[in-house]
Amino acid sequence: MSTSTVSRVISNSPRISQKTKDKVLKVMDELGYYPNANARSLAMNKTGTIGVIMPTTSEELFLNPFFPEALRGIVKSASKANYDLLLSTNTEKQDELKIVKNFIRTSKVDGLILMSSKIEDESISYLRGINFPFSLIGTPYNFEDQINYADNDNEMAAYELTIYLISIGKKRIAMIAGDKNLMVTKKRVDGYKRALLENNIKFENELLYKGSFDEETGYKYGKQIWEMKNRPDALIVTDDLVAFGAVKQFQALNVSIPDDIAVASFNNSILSRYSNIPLTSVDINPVELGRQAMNLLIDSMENDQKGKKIIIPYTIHRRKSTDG
Amino acid sequence: MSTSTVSRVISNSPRISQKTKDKVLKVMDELGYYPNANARSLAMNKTGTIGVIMPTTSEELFLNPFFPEALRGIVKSASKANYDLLLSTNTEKQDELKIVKNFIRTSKVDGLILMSSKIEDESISYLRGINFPFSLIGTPYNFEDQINYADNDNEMAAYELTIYLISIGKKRIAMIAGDKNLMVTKKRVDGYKRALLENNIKFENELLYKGSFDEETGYKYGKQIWEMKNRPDALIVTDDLVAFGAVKQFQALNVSIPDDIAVASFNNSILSRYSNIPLTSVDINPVELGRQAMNLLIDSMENDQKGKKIIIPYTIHRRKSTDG
DNA sequence: CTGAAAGCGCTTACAG
DNA sequence: CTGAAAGCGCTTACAG
Repeated sequence: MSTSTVSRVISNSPRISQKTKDKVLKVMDELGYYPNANARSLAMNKTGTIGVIMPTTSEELFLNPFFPEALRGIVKSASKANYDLLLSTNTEKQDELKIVKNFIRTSKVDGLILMSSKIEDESISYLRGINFPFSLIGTPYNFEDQINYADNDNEMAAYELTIYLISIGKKRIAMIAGDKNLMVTKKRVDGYKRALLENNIKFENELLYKGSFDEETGYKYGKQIWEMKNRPDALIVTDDLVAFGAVKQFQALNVSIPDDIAVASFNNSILSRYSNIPLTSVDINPVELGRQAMNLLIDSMENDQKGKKIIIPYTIHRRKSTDG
Repeated sequence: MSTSTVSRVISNSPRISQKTKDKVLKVMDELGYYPNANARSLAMNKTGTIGVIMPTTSEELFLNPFFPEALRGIVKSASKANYDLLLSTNTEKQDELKIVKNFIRTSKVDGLILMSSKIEDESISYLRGINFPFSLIGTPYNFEDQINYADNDNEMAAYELTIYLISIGKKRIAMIAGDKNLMVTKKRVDGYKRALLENNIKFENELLYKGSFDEETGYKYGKQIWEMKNRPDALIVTDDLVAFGAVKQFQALNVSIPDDIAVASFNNSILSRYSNIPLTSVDINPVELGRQAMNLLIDSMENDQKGKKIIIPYTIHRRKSTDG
């Protein structure tokens, strides 16, 4: 009963007799033996670990319920397929690419999952360049047909939301979008513009605000929006938390929602249901986004699958803030 | 320039000339060389990785904003000290102890952080038994003086909250606590009982409800509470989400809050501020809990520090639900 | 100050 | 079906 035999039993090699297997397994159990994962990884040149690349600052990271929710989906699928998860612990200083490179070059992970996609994303370029397995939550800027990704149809979601606001009589619709380098921002702005165009409403750049995903952003822009000479009568916001900031501002200014201004947003966080003015919001199903992105990654690692996309359906929940 | 020399440069051995160091570093940079982490871990018998043990079901995991927030604190401190984070990906079947054992026996982690403590916690017993570095978010059931942990004074928080409700004229205070096996539940119930005792209010077991941390729990018990022959006029809930469930039920039943029944809860989630009835809630500062628990773990790993506790202050935010 | 050698604990052709 | 041997890529006494 050599070390080779034990190793073969662990990997369940078909060339070992059942009798030996049973014997070895019994002894392993008695001794509480577990193979050393590092030695294993070194010999096999794989780790069974997946790196999860979270957005840069851990500060803003968990403010948005999207990330924990998506992480939940990732955990779900990883656990089923028996992969471990290594979390990126980005400090402000390090950029994402640095962490990606570090995880890969030190052989800590077999694959990576990126939780957001940027326009001209250098992490994606790098990963494509070295042909390292990864998948994306979000839509890639280019080479869509060569990348595995899970996303909503954000263009369509924003389009529908805009159409809906027009259908309830709104004429002048402002938008607070997120970081302009994010693909999700681009897609949603595209959809918003398309809806305006189709309804012969001219797109005005001064109605488009961009900022970070926090309450203050909404609060700040809410004021600016209300103080415009030519006031908007509706507002689309890229995240509930930001929308809350705006709503808070409007309430402080005694603006009536949705009569003076209707508000619709994204993420359908629990907040949007329970807020003093329940918010119309798009449920993007983040758990499912995470789960499918993980599945795609596994597909990429185990079957060299590439260029597969999964579109997760969204749901618009109409509530008080648009008189829904 | 042998492999030993390179290795010594990487570990910044003092016995290498500055000249050689510079030369090696330059070449490493040119070649984009990174040492293989698995080989390193194998040779050095340590990984630079910390295992984060999250509550059993990933389902309930992220419903409560406590966990992502605490994780944020953990990430913060780990990143500063240059540790990687390995996430436990518990499926329903596996119990926590199994994962703890697996992480340790396969040498995947140098230390563990437990995100909750149970009464008679078998993971804690195991870790103590084999003398493996770990720290706890929460208070241990026993051997307090031998375990590193970060927690709030939950007994005092519940005590204060109860005293506060009594001070606004409430006489019959019910409580919805969490899982009865959790230390946090025990502590809060203790504080609640102490406040009653001091005010000559008899503790009644039928006013104490226990359940899981979700909205349904609150909704269900809200009904039961309102249908009691001898109705409570106040309710303490162990989590905002559960409290919302109860509030929702009370609203459905046309019960006036806080006049008919006052509601106070824990976690001060963003929800509690923005709800249609803003909730009085205790901010337990989860980010800081995570950060300090991680610091304690590092202390334990690097300096063999043990039995150190850090108590994180809480803050009670008084809002509409108690007429605050 | 630096190199040759052994060792960390596995896996996997190779041989039988 | 099973064992002896080499190799995975590092680190670290040991020797010089």
